Order: sequence, then C-alpha cells, then structure tokens
Amino acid sequence: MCFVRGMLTSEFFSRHPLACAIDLVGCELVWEHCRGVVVETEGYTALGDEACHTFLRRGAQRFVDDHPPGTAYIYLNYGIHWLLNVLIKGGGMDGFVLVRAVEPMAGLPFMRERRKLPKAEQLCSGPGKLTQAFGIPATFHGSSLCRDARKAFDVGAPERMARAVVCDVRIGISRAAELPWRFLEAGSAFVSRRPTAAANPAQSRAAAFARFGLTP
DNA sequence: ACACGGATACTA
DNA sequence: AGTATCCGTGTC
Repeated sequence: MCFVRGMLTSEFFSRHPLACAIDLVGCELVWEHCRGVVVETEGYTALGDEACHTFLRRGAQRFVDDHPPGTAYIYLNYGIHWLLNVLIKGGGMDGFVLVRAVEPMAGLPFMRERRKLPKAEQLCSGPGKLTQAFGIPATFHGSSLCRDARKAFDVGAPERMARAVVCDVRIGISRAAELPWRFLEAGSAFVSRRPTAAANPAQSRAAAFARFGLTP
C-alpha cells in the first residue's frame, strides 16, 4: 500500500480487515470541523470471528452484502454509545474495523462542548467517546467515508505513520476476546486502555503485518 | 463496584 | 411482549 496524503479510497478498504486496522492507526479521522489521529483500532472478520456482528446479527451480513468497502457501520451499544466501524470488503476476507480512540488535532472546542470534559487525553479515548466528541450521528450509518473529504479518513503525516504499533487483545467483548486484534499507536496517551507493555512490545507496521501473514 | 440504556434477535 | 445479549462510560 502506497501512502499518499489525502482521503482514503475504497481501494484502501478492499484488503484484509486486520491490514486495514493496522494501517488506520496513524491516519486521521475527519468530520467537518473536527480532526484527529487514530491511535487505536480493532479488527473483526465476517468469517471465523464470533465477536463480529455477522456471527449473530442477521442484518450485519446483509449490510456487508449491500454496501461497498469504506461504508460506515454505526450501531448503538449498551443503549448509550454509538460506535463507528468501517466496512472492509473485497480483499478476500470481509469484516469491520472499529475505531476505538483518536488523538484530537482540530476542533477541540466543539469536542469539549459535546463531551463536557476539559482534558484532551479523555475527549476521544474510547469508541463511544469519539463519536460523541466528533458529533458523528447515527444517521450516517450506511453512508460512505470515501465520498466526502469533510467526512472521511485521511492518510496521516509520514512521521505519524512511521511510529511503532502495538498488538493487544480486544477489549470489552465476551466472545473471541483472546484474539490479539487490537492495534494501538505505541506510547500514545490518548488510547482507551494502555496495553500491557511486557507482553506486547511495540513493533514496526511491517512487523505487525508479518505477524498476521499479511501482504501490504 | 455499579447503574445507566435501547437496538437486535431470539422464544412463544 | 418478554427475555437475553451487547465491540461502554461516568460516578460511586
């Protein structure tokens, strides 16, 4: 994958879900006046992953069938929090990437107004927090993140993309929770939960790909 | 430690 | 219509 500064296209989301989850770390999430670097993601595969919505929710598989890669999959969790996922499709294995944490870069006054909290480290340090901070509405569910540059993912700055990545187990799920499919920017203070440093050493993006047998 | 809260997909 | 489950957050 060749990284050129600019909005990510459907091509980016037409690879293995874990490859997309790794490469989204360091990219920027853009939503109107708000912008931030993605520092934590989780990968979910439509097949062989009991934690993926396609495993129990009939509508989820229909969603995969009916939408192109790069479509936003937004759902309500615990009756309170809206969680932003991206549909990954067309790369041999379909699935989703859950955006779990973002380091705010622009639009912080808007985020503080919606979050009612002052500390920048906690504005977007969780999947429910970031959708609230960015003001991403549930009505965007089913819309493409590849169509409008004001509501999209951008490739991050080179120095940001060069930072090490940490692989850790996924968080907050009861099924298939042991899979190390959570990816964090090494050393980030903006993640939802810090990884256990000893068991999960930081590694290069290429090394993370190699760990899962992925090809760039 | 616990309360909060609603969509989805079951059973009947 | 009733029940079980769910990829979380804030406050106690």
